Amino acid sequence: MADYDEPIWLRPERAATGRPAVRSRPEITAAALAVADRGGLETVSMRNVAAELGTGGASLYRYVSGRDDLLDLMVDATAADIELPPLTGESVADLAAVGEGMYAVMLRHRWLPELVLTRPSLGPNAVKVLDHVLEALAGHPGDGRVKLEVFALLNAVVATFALNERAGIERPRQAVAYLGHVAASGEHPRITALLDDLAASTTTADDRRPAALTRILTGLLS
Amino acid sequence: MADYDEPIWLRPERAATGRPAVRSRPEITAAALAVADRGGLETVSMRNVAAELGTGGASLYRYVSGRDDLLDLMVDATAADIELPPLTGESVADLAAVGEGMYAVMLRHRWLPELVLTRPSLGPNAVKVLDHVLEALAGHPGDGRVKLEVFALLNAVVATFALNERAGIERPRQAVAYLGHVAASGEHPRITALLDDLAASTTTADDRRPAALTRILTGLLS
DNA sequence: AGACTTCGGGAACACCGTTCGCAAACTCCG
DNA sequence: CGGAGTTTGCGAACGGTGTTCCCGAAGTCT
Repeated sequence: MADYDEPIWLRPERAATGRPAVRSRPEITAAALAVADRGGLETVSMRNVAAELGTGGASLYRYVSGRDDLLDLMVDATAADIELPPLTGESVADLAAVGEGMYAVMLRHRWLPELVLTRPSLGPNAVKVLDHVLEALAGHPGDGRVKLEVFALLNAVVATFALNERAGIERPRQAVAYLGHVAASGEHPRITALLDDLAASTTTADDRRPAALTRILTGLLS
Repeated sequence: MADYDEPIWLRPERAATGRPAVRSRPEITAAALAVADRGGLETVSMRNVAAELGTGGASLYRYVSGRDDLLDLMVDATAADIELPPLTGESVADLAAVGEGMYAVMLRHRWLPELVLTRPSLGPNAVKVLDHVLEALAGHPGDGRVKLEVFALLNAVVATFALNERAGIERPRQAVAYLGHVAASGEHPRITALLDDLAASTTTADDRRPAALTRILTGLLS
């Protein structure tokens, strides 16, 4: 009889009457974060999170209507850690700063980019970030749809950077091995040249991100 | 004893000796595509795909080393359908055209954006697209890393558009219900204004995508 | 024709999300 | 103070998942 089509943020956390709950929603969120940080997203199972709390697996369903709710809680919890520096009046710089704040959080939680990319959700903490972004865009012409679009793309682009940084570490031999094979075959000379170019470059891709983000935002707001 | 760290594209499809295989890798890929198109990504299980082929579930492991391989095959199969129009010499326009081709394919396979975003992989068909993109970028200064970055971001941005179009249909009440609550609470006046603005706008977001894509690419290449 | 190798797939294992049902624990009211 | 009412904790179970094992069948090669 619960309100299943309402987001978790609108469902009351505890009942006023009856046996009081031992744990709280933030406690469960923290346990899920701990499991994810330790073993990755795929280890965030109901039973694992419950074990982290020292409870039985079925108890979680008293706090959360399913695994999806748990993931929403996790994402929004990380949004609280995004640093929102004071605005300077320069929209692009201010948005880029938010993006860097998101990136920093995503580095701390390597499972986060995947979640941000595939299940856009807005909880109370994410709303605060959105509000900040809207303030940065206050002087910008364009209706609400444009601004919402800027917010969504900022999220997605930053998550893509974070994900690729991770992929560069974890999926190295797979992609590079095949690209190397393609290059060696000579059928795609442009890709052969690309790999040569990559081998020759020395600097890391990390310091390219801020500039690229600024350019994307500049274009998007132009 | 198989070469597990090699990508599937480098593993031989069939053995030269022994009992010949009844099915082929493309046949299995087609079956997986059919299942995904019909029921979504989460219905692409080994047993479901096998059932689509009329075989036993364990047989698939003769063609594919696991579910991940299957997903890689699916993504690369769709890359073959991306239209690659002849180049005009205008980098931004040419890249935007590729992006629109990707978008068209993603509309045909609603499970594709999620896969593209979360597991970047390069198969033979994706390599052709990459080659085309490199050709479009031939006149552009910048080393290989920049061009690879452009390719990755083009993929991600287009997938984000495709995903959001889908989210706008499927996850409507959830997000809007909560945003409406936030707006009504009056604690975030900027979000209240945003929702008013959204309610007032009439045109669909669909015709905004090409222009936004062009602007992003322009900024990225500047 | 026999040795060899691969293929097909039933059975089983460990895990998953989720539901059910019930004892325990608490609040509220008479 | 005691019962009625309500919610919590959670063991057990259901159906589904990816994956591995194993073995008979079906080919190829010598």
